[in-house]
Amino acid sequence: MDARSEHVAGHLLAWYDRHARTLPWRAPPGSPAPDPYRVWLSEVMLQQTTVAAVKDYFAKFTTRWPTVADLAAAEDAEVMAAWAGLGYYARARNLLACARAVAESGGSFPDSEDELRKLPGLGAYTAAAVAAIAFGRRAVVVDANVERVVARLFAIDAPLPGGRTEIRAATDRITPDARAGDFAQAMMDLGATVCTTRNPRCLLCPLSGDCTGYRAGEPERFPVKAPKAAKPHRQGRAFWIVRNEKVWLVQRPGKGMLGGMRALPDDGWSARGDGSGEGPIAGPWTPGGAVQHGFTHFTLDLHLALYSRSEVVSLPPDAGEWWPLDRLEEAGLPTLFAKAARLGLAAMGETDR
DNA sequence: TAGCCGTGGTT
DNA sequence: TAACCAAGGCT
Repeated sequence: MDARSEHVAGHLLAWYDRHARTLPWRAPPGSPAPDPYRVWLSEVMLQQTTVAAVKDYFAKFTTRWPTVADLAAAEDAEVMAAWAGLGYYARARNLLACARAVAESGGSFPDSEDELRKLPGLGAYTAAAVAAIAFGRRAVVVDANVERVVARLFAIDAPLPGGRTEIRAATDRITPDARAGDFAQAMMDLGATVCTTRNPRCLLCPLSGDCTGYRAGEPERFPVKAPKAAKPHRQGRAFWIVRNEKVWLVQRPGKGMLGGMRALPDDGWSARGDGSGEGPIAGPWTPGGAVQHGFTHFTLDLHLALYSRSEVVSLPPDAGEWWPLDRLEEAGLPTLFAKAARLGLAAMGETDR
């Protein structure tokens, strides 16, 4: 390691010793590594997700399933419902697959980056993070925080995503052999609290003396990113069908949008286009209001259609289930449908059922 | 490789 | 308000 890199790593670790955030899944700086199960669970939950959003889910999961064996033994539907609201539901499917793979092979997580990388749901980032944080292995841990810190530190001009190769090489250069987990978490804390996307607090930064972007007076210019395409707007309908204080819910296909989650029946809207307007039965339907919901690649206006006859002619039993209205919270609806269900319940309140 | 996949907070 | 974006992975 060259002198500048050693300087950077030393300053950063000293800063972390004083300013590390206290988080439920984290051990204090310099202390023994935490339970790999908790490290892994937190890292998966934190993929593209803020610390604030994760905290309650982490507490819920670790209370309900204290070990990886407990999680491996859980029912699919239980875990999907517990994940409801956190988003990116493929993570929950992979979480279960990973827990079961680990349980099958003796109940312990592998302690090397290469072996971790083979588990479902662990990509380059997560495998490196778990290897470093849970097992003290030197690994090059690069998430969006690290990308930002490193791009500024070295004033890397190459726009993302292509510039990742150069950023990764630079991160490798400054990563020390010792305290690998602390170093990775220090970089992420720095990115989250000091080297922020907008309005970085360079005057508080332990690396400002080494930072090329700061010296040039334009740290916020980095990392350079390719422009993003505009999000299309889509229209869709969801259907609120109630009988005997129960509402008709379906389970979405295992893959794709909101895959594997319980949902209200809908008319087939997607990122590619509007829905057909057609529901699972013929109607008649009454307008029940609309909600707007933003997904990664499009914005959806979801209009709720209320079934307005007292008797449902027929619904195929294997296509869904009648779910008690007073236990709707337990259904684990993703946020889009939870919003729509609120509309449905409100409409019933207005008509006094 | 680039498109797909949620959600909620910030500006 | 609308755009941006956060401890990414999969195909």
